[in-house]
Amino acid sequence: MASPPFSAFQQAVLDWFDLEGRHDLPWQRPRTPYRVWISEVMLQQTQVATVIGYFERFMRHFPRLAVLAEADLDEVLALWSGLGYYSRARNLHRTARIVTERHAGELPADPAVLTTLPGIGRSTAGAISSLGFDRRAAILDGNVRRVLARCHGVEGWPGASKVEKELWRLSEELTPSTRCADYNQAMMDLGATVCTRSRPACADCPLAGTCVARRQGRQTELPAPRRTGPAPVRSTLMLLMVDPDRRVRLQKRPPAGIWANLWAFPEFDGLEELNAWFALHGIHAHRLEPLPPRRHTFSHFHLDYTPVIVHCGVGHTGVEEAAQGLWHPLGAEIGFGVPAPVRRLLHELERVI
DNA sequence: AACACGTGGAG
DNA sequence: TCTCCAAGTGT
Repeated sequence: MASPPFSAFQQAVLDWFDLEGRHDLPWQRPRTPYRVWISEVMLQQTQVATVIGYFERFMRHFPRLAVLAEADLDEVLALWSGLGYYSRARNLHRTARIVTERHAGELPADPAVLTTLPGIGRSTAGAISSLGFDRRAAILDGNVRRVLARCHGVEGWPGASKVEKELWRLSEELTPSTRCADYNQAMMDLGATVCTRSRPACADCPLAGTCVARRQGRQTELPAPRRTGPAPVRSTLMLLMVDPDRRVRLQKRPPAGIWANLWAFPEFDGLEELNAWFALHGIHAHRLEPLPPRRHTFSHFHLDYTPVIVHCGVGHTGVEEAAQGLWHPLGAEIGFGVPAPVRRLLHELERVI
């Protein structure tokens, strides 16, 4: 058997992978296109350790694409709660239905076709095509970006289109046609376990000999971080309305914007707005209990929120008309999507009320 | 091009 | 406490 024509770079990466790569991640056994797709989407901007539990739970509920396509969006969002970037869940659901209707229930193998599907961009398409279908396709996730930027001394912030273009060019050029799945997995493993953001383990790196950043002692300077000012702060009041039956008021958030399609507490800018809302709906609120304010940090701003517990009577029909809402019994299973702070507050309420 | 879009961990 | 950012995509 002739040895495939790997470059020294590719050979070093593959040899390292055979010994030190990760071969036992949940989505690698078995490694099917469906499981690769779900895992890749979950892993967007999310670390492996966080994803594992979500992935296994998701697979128990939706073992096949057809099952996911038939599910309600609320079920999908319930299993996504806490993972963040909830448009990923909505797009997963949409894509499952599109694949069912237009692709005979099978994910396409061609990256160009994959990228037409909601939630699948260039890198995820490359991952599905290579890992799921064993095709030659390049990827450029945060790991590959870091390894390539350091190894080849690519200057500049990778968010800049010129830098990104150069990194994609490198990735395409270096991706082998044989053992492409192993190579891509190797590059991600290398970035995740050796060529880490801080304190990279260059002593264990198969590419240390040719790494430009290492030669220049600039491992932690590449890739260049993007400069940002302090994140803006928004503040809000979260109304934790509890009725005599220990049920809590939740309302469905609009289909666009932060926490889209999730269920959350009614929010108000301040006490004035809160009282005006009570008056509007004829709610007699008593025992107003503000809790200490907390901060929830998003990718692009901080949210300082003050939970306010309000005990109220039953039968606020005016509230029902105001927005799509429900009364959630404390302690009951949550069969829909909720933002992380809402989940935390629900558990907190359970103990306090 | 620039920004919206979550969350948790690291330093 | 605060910033950065991790298997990015959509607009």
